[in-house]
Amino acid sequence: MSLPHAILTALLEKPSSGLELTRRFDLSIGYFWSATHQQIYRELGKLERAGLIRALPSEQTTRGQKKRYEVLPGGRAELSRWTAEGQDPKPMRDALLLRLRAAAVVGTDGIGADLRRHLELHRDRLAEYEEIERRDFPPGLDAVEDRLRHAVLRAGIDLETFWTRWLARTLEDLSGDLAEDTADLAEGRAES
Amino acid sequence: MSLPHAILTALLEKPSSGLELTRRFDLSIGYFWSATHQQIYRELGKLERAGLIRALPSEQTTRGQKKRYEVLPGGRAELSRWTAEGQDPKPMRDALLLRLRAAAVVGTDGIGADLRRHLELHRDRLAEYEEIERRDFPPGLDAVEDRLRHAVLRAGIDLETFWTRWLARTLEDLSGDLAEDTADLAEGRAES
DNA sequence: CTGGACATGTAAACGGTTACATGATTAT
DNA sequence: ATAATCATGTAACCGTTTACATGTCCAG
Repeated sequence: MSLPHAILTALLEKPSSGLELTRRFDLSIGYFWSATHQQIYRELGKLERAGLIRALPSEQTTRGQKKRYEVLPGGRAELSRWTAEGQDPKPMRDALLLRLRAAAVVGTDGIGADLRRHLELHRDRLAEYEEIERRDFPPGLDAVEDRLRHAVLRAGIDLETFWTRWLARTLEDLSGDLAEDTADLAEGRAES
Repeated sequence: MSLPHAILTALLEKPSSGLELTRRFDLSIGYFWSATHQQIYRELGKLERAGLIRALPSEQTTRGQKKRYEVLPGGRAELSRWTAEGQDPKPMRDALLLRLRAAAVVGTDGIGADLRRHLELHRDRLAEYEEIERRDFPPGLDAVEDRLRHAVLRAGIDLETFWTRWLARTLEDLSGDLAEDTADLAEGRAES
């Protein structure tokens, strides 16, 4: 159960409305904890009922109108509690690895194209992270908070680096076995 | 929707009962797609009703008795279809990174201990994978299926390598800021 | 005053998790 | 006989996903 704590963190960084939170999740927090707007609205409701956050007094309450939330002392305490408490890492789930394993049984059709697609996506994501690092983390930033945020970003960078390297190597490794690709190409040419 | 395909792959590798599948998920497939026995029984029921697998004719049907399944042609076709079709990678979800980000707002209490715990777990997992590589992938294995399975294992090894390195570096990086650890130690000594 | 973007919300379906129930098999 | 273990299954709950509904605000 981490979504409420992701929201509390985001709200402590800056009081926001539901949609604003959704956008911020798409940009930064969502890089390692994604959420849709429905999840966020539902959770905001729960957090408010639990007395951990409240709508800023000035905001209206009717549907369709902006409602900005801020964290109450109880919410900060709950986030502290959760942050300090250890949690076991959840087992990973990666459909691409599963597909590779299935391909060992039913054949590699389509695998090459998908590996290349993933490689591109991870390269783009990596470039994006490196840009953020250049922009937001100039050398000489020493505060603990900066070091923590930088460590998180570095995890993203290292992870994407791992994926791009592994995908490139795997493509090379299987290059001889993925004959379907040139076949696709020839077919595409013939049809166009 | 990958669980049914994980099960089809496992059953093609070897016809099995529900519990046997559960154990095999704990050992190998579960390294990148975990599942509990309840998920597996429910999914076996669905797959059987859909005509993609069937219980081996010899097996009994009463409760509490072993029931071994095999994949039918339709099941193999469905797995082929799913394997060939591309899928977007799901956004990652990592609670540890979320906690680090929360720690930047509410303080680093407890973070050091948890980082060390994760480091140990990932080191163990890495050693386990390297042992499997030594045992199951001697040099000179050339069949496509071996190369595919080896690529999957290598992804696991590289991922755990990434985590151990990142955790070690992050601990070093924050060593000055995680004063709570020595405090914990002193407290522990005083109380014992 | 209308259409489009913004903003919040409801509902249903699905998958994963946890707790528990029940039957069969085996060793003592 | 009985307890432990193996094996299958039911049920309730929770979080996530998807589709849709509704209201507000602003530009043309």
